[in-house]
Amino acid sequence: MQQAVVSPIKLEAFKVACSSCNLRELCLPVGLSAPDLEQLDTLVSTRRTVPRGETLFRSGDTFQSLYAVRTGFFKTCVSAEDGRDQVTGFQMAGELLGLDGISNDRHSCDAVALEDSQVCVIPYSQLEELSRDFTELQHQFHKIMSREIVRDHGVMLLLGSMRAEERLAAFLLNLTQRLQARGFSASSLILRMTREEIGSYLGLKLETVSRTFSKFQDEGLLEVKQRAITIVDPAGLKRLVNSASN
Amino acid sequence: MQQAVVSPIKLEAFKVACSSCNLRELCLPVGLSAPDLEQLDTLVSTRRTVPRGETLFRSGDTFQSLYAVRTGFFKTCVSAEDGRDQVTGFQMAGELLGLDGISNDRHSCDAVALEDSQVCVIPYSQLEELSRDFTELQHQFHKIMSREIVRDHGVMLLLGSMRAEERLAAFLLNLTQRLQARGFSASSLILRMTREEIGSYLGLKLETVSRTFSKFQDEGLLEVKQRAITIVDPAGLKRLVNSASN
DNA sequence: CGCGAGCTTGATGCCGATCAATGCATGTGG
DNA sequence: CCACATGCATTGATCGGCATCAAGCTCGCG
Repeated sequence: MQQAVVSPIKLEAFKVACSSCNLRELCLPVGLSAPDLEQLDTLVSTRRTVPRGETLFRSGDTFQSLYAVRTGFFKTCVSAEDGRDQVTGFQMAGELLGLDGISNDRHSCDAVALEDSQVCVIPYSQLEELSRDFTELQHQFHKIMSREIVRDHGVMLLLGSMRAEERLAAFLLNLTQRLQARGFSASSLILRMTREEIGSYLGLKLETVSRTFSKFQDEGLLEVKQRAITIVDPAGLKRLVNSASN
Repeated sequence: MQQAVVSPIKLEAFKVACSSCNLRELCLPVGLSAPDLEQLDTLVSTRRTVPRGETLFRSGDTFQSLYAVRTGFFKTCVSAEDGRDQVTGFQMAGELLGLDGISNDRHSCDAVALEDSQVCVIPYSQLEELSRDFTELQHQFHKIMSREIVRDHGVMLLLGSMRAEERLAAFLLNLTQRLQARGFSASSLILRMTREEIGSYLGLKLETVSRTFSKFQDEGLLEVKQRAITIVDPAGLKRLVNSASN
C-alpha cells in the first residue's frame, strides 16, 4: 500500500496470531481481553494469498468463512441479471469480507483483490461456536455487522442525495480517514482502483469522476497525477460534503 | 394495512408470545425448534404502540432494544449534518428495526411509524445472552443482520445504476412480494408512504415519482389512484427491471 | 518502440431536477 | 353542512448536471 509509518511488510515477521497482529486494534479482536484473544488465535490459523485481479469469492459460492484483510486492498461488487454491476465497497487492512454470505449460506457478491493481498481465514461455524463462550467476541462481531449496515446507509445517503462533487469529496475523505487510522498519511494516497471502479461505487460514469478530479485540481483542493492524489485543502473538501446543495 | 387474508386485528386475541404469534414464520423465530421458541417467549414480553407519525427511536438515542414490527408500517431515515435526509428502508410486519444501534450503542437513524403501529420490544443484551445458549437463535439472528446487508447492497445497485422507471418498478415489485409473503394480494396495494418518501428512498424527486406512476398507468402497467395501486401487468414491470438500459 | 489499458478532455444530448400552477382528498370550525 | 385550509399529488415548462460519444493522451510493459 502507501508509504506506511509502520511498514506492512514487517507484519510477516510476527507469528500467525491475532494476539500479536498489529492490526488487532482495527480488526475483529478490537477490545478483546487477553483470554478471549488467545481463543481467537485458535480460530484464525490459516491465511490465503490473493493476487491482484483474482477473486477471493464470487457471488454464488458457498459460504464457509469470513476473511479479514491482512495486507492489500479489495473491492466488493454485486451484479444484476442484466450484467450491470455496482461496486458496494472497498476494503483495506483490518476490514472484514464475506458478511453477505451468512444470510443464505452463499455469497451474494464478488470480492476482488485490487492489489496482491493476503487475508486471514475465519471459519464461520467456528466463529459462531467460539462467540457462544466468549461474550466479548460475540459482542464485537455483532458490532462489526452493525457497522457495515450503518456504513451502507451512509452510502445510500450519498447515492440518493449528493451531487458528483460531493460524492467524490466524501469518498476521498473517507479513504484518507481509514488510511490514517492505519498509520498512513492523511494527505497523500495512491488509489488502488480505476476511475471506472470509483464511478461504479459513487454512481457516476468514469468521465465524470475524471472531470471532477480535474475540477478539484483546478480549484486547488487536490493534486492529481493519475492515481496519485495529494489533498491540498482538506477543509475545502469537507466544506463541499457538508454544505447542502439545496 | 391492506385487506388481509388473516386480519391483523385478530392477532390481539393470541397471547403475547412468539411461539403463538402468526408472524413467527417471517420474524426472528423463523426455523427455531420448540424449546428455543419457548425461550424466546421469555425474552419478548413487552410491546410498544407507536401512533402514525411518531418515532420509535431517533438518531442519537441510546440503543437498548431491537424491535420487531407486529402491525403497521415504518420508515427509517438517516440525515446528514446539512439537513438532507435519505429514507433507507420501509419495514412491515415481521421485520426488525434497530440493528444500526448495535455498532455504537446509539441509534444512527430515525424510525418513524407511517401508520398506527405496534412493535415487540427485544432487549438486546438479553438477546445476546440467550443466543449464547441457543445456537439456532444465534444463527438466525446473524442471518437477519446479514440479510440486511445484502438488502442494502441491492439498494446501492438500484441507486447507483438504475433509471427512474427501473427504480420505481423494482420498488413496487419488492413491496408486493413482501406483502404477498404476509398474505396480502400480489396485485393491489395501498401505499403507506408519500411520493416524497418514495422519492427519497429511490433517489428521485417526488415529481419524478408521480410522473413515473402516471407513465406506468398510461402504458397499462398499473392503475394508480393516489395511494391505491393496482398492478395490471407484473411481467411488464419485471421486464423493466431486468432489461439493461445500457 | 509500439501496443493497450486507463485517463483526460471536448461536444452534444437527454433524463430528471426545478419552478410553478392546479387538482384532489381530508378535516375543522363557523 | 358548507367554506376554507392544509397536505399531498399531478402536470406542464424550462433548465442543468451528468451521460454519452468521440478523440487524443499517458504510462507501463512486452
